[in-house]
Amino acid sequence: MSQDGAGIHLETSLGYLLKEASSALRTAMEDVLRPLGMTVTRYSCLELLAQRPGLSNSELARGTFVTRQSMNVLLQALEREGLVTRPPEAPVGKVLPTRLTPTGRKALEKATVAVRSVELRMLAGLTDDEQAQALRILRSMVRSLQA
Amino acid sequence: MSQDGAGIHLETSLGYLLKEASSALRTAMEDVLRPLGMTVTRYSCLELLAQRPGLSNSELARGTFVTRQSMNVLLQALEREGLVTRPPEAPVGKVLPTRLTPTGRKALEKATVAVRSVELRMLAGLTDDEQAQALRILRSMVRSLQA
DNA sequence: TGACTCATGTCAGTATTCTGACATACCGTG
DNA sequence: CACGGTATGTCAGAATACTGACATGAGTCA
Repeated sequence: MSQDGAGIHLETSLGYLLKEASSALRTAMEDVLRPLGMTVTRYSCLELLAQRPGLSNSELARGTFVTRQSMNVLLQALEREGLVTRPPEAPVGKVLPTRLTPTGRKALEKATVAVRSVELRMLAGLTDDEQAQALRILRSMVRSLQA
Repeated sequence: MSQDGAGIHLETSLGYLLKEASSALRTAMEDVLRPLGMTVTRYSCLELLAQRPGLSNSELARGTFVTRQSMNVLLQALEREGLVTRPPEAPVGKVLPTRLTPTGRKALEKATVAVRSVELRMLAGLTDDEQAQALRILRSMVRSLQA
């Protein structure tokens, strides 16, 4: 079972568990978003846009942890479907500020409810203190990794 | 900055932070594995195989959080390159037990060193207590999500 | 035994994301 | 002002992962 030595202990590896938790969260989100005709990436983009209107393609990409090329094709699709709008010309530089349309806001609302239910389920067994701890610890990990 | 109401607070959302941490970890792993001609998925597969020899395609898929179809093409590649072996015929049922070859073990060793350095960096700012806490909390999240 | 359910390995096609590349616009320093 | 460095939007092609589908083998139950 626990043959020590060279490998990395999967059972006690924070990295492995991080991946597992992230994967479980993504799957759970997909499950609740699918009936709404929404995907995780699209939702992430819309939610980000709702909180910070006018974000550019590159900024959205960084906020959703994909490349700006991927975000670009996503935005083109969202634009075609009328969920977001971008001005035909950049007001300044090359940056195109993106905004939600009423349709996009509508779609996001339903998705947010679904996602919130998932997040609540995820946090069900945790006290407020533990949640705060988790926040602090995860932030520390991100900081260390990016350094 | 903090326009409350409909959305999910990104700054304080454990879900978002989980994704961010997982993404940062993956990027950091890719960075150290690339010089070795290794990818994260391949490493995960080999590491799993080192700890639990004889795992089947489907079991490896579950352990690395991909579909069994994806794992299958990965295994075929690893087999072609001589890093793993599978018997031509299933000893029992359809399950093909997979094993590392000496070449595979060799490749894994270097990768493990690299990955361990990343994991150590990630945990740099955390006490042992905090690491144990994180483990406990993440496990709770996974359990709640899968329920 | 036979029927049913479930899990597995695998093929094929699709979808998504990435890497590479290019032109362009800002911004600092000399 | 000129210029190198950096960031952006976008196109194209490659890599990767996924969904759908099928045949097969194991286990269960009547």
